[in-house]
Formats: sequence, structure tokens, C-alpha cells
Amino acid sequence: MSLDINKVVIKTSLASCFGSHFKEVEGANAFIDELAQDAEEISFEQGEYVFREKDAPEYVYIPESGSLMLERSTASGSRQVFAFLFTGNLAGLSESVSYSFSAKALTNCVVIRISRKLMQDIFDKYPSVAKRYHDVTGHILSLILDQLFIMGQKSAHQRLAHFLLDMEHRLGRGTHRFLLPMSRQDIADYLGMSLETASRGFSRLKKDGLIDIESNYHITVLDNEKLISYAD
Amino acid sequence: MSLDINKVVIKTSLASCFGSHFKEVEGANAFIDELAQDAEEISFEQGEYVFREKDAPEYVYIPESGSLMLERSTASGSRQVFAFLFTGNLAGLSESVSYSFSAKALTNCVVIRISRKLMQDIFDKYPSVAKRYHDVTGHILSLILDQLFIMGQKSAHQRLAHFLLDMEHRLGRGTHRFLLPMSRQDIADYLGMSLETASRGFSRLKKDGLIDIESNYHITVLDNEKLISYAD
DNA sequence: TGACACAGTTGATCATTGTCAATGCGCCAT
DNA sequence: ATGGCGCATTGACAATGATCAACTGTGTCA
Repeated sequence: MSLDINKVVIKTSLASCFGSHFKEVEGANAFIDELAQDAEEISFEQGEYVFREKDAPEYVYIPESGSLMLERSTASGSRQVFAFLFTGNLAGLSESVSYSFSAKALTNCVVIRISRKLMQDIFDKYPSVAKRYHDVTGHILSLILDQLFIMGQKSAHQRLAHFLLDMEHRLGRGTHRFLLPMSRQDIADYLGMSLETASRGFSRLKKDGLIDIESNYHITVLDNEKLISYAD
Repeated sequence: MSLDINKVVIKTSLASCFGSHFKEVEGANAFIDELAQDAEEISFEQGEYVFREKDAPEYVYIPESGSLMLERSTASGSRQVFAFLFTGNLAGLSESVSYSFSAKALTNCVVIRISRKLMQDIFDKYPSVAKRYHDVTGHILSLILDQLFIMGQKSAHQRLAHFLLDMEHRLGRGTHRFLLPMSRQDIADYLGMSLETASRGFSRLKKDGLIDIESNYHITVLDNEKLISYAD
């Protein structure tokens, strides 16, 4: 019984990352059911690595609860955060030789792990679904291009405003209030700026009445319109 | 006869973008042959658009001669260049609803155009090849992540040095001398800096003896080692 | 040959952002 | 409570890069 409940949770997570792409595709539900049978749930403590850059990309991972961060570090100590992953987001889909980043647990979390080999076998049974597989990757690629655009064209403050709007959308669940699972340093490394610049950005937005900050991590967007035009 | 020669050229281009991923895959050569039959060659004048951001992504494009630039512009006039494409590079593989960028001809060029629908049909005949299809997308994704890393972590001068090393590698054909097909403004928009900063970067590298510049577009890398450590 | 257009370079100045250092705040263990 | 630790904020200053403007060089066309 407890196992059944687990499978329902897994299916929900799978549906949330594949569902929108496989909508109205023949066999999509059966595909997700079968995938859920092969999925494993693994727990990670905050700060642990789910996988590392050099690992062979054997699995696809989906946070079921908690958050992950995709990052790449250099020997010289600098770090680029590529993405933050929340419930139902997906990592490791299109790596070939090795992962091109590491995945680190931002919080204690439960992660769904799916063998890519097994997923491939299941794809063979659902050719209509397999054909749409690329859409998922294409979607991820377009998200990264958006990020590249922002990095190349926007100022530090604009990037931060943009980031907060993204977090509001993804964490706010319809409201304007959300709890950030990452530190200021993580945000800075994601947006390609120093910790201090990120912090000043928060302070500035608070002073101008665009956001409210309680306890550093609890953010409320007070003026969506202005924040959008600020992010411009 | 002239048609046969054309097909050979097309196959060469196709092989150069798929070959490395489909190496030792069953049916890879037959797949490329069949793809070449469906490929069309289309000429573009310098400055023309091969496709635009909002277009439905019906085709995949591969420059056969000449160069393309993938870019996204805003209403406010700013522009991000995502990539430069040379002979045998590939654009439009994993777009779903629309292209997420426009492709502009940097020079007069001949571009191979392949219908994605037809390519899909051919994939159905070569399942071993189809399974490796993802590797191509995965490779592109990892290139974009590299670019994102550079944008987030490196200074303007470092980004320029990195860019020149990339161009040397891709255009130099084993030598240290190459002809840039893009303007300083294009480079600046690719690297997220102003035209002037890009120009100063060139001057600086020339003054320090790391590169030689003839006629603005002919570049020779004089000291590879130093350029690499400069790009660090 | 000269006038013009165009792309790139260079200089001066200013705004943005990074760096270093000091301070503040909440949390935990003693 | 108190001290210490981790993280964030703030301030002062320096460095980087953007902007505006002048100038150079090259090619084209009349």
C-alpha cells in the first residue's frame, strides 16, 4: 500500500516533467506508468552530490521533494551555476560521454532516479512517445539560450530582477511569496556576479518597495509590474 | 554528373556533422546517403536570413560553404549572438514550437536544407542511428553550457582570447592563421561586450605580441601558449 | 583625384561591478 | 545569557567596461 502511494507520487513527478510535451501522444500514460515502475527514489542530504561532472551519464534524475543545483567548478575555485531544479524538473537527459556539470542537493531531498538504458528500452515500446523525446531536450536547450541571452545583454540588477521573477513563477505556486532554497552566493554564481552585488541588488529592490525580505530567504514580490519593467 | 558531384559534397558536409556521433553505428553510412538524397542546396547573400526566430522549425540547416550566425534581437535594439556556424556545423536540430533564434548569413553561402519530417522518416528505417540522434543534441547543449560558463566567469579580455582560440581551432585548419567572417560588432554581441571593448581587446593582444592582425579580418595567433593562459 | 561612406581604433570620462574590510544578525552549543 | 560561527549586509575604494566623441584607414564612386 505504501509502495502504491510511492508510485503515485513518482508518476506525478514524471507527469510534471514529461506530461506537457507528451500531451495527446499515443501511449504517453502507459509510458509514464512503465517508467514509474523502473524509477527508484533516493535521498540526499543537503550539500551532497547527486552526480558529478565526470560521471558516466547512466541515469536521469528528477527531484521529487527538495531542490538541486547544477554547477561546474574550476580548479581555480570559480563556479558557474547552470540551473536550479525543483520538484518535477529534470537533469541528465541529453548527456553523452559524461555529465557536463555536477548536481548538488540544495536541501535534503528525495530524487527519482531512472536508468537511461531502461528508459531507452521503454521508448522502443512506445515509438510515438520516443519521437517526442526530443521536444523535452529542445525545451531545456531553449531555456539555456534564454539564460545566455540574459547573461550577455542584461546588467547585474536586471539579471537579479529576472531571477526573482523566475523564482516567483516556479516557487510561488500562484502567490507572490516564496522561500528561496539557495544562498546569496549560489544566486551570485548563477547570475555571474559577486556575492556583494547580489546582496546589494536585494537591498535595492527592497528599499524601492519592489520586494519584501523576511529572514533572508522568504521573499515576497510586492510590485510585479515594476519588477518586470526593472528586469526589462 | 554535376549532380553526383553535388551529392558527394552534401555527403561530406553531413558526415562532418553527424559522422563523429554515428561512428561505428549500424547503418550510419546508409542513413547519411539517404539523407543526402533529400537534402537541398540553397544560396543566400550576405546579410540575408536563412530562417527567423518565429518561423516554424521545419528544416535543419548545414552550411556547405560560407558562414552563418545564430542571433536573437530585442525590440530595444540589443542583440545576442548565440553561435557562429561554419561548414559542416548544424542549426535547428532540436527546436520544437519555433526556432529560438534567427540564422543570418555572415557571407554569401550555400546552405544544405533538410526537412525534419523527412529526416524523421529516415530515422524510422535506421533505429540504431535514431538512438544516437540525441548525442548530437547533447553535444550542442554542452557547447552552449561552455559558452554560458565563459559568459558568467570570465572577463571581457579573457572571453575574447577564448573566442580567438576557438576560431583558430575551427577556421585555422591546422595552421595559426585564419580569416574571420564576422565584424567586430558581431564578436562583441557574441561575447556580451561593447564594440569598443572588443576592439581594444584585439589591439591589446596585438601589442602584447600574442596575435597579428592584417586587414582587420586576417588573424594569426603568434603565441598559442600565452593566449591560452591569457584566456585561462 | 577627391569626397564620401564605412568599419575600426583610440581617447576621455563615467557608471557599473568587483574587492577588501568592517559590521550586523540569527542560530546553536555551552 | 554569552560567545562563536555562518551568512548577509554595508561601506570605501579600485578595476573593469560602457559611452560618447574624435580620428584613422580603406575602398568606392563620381
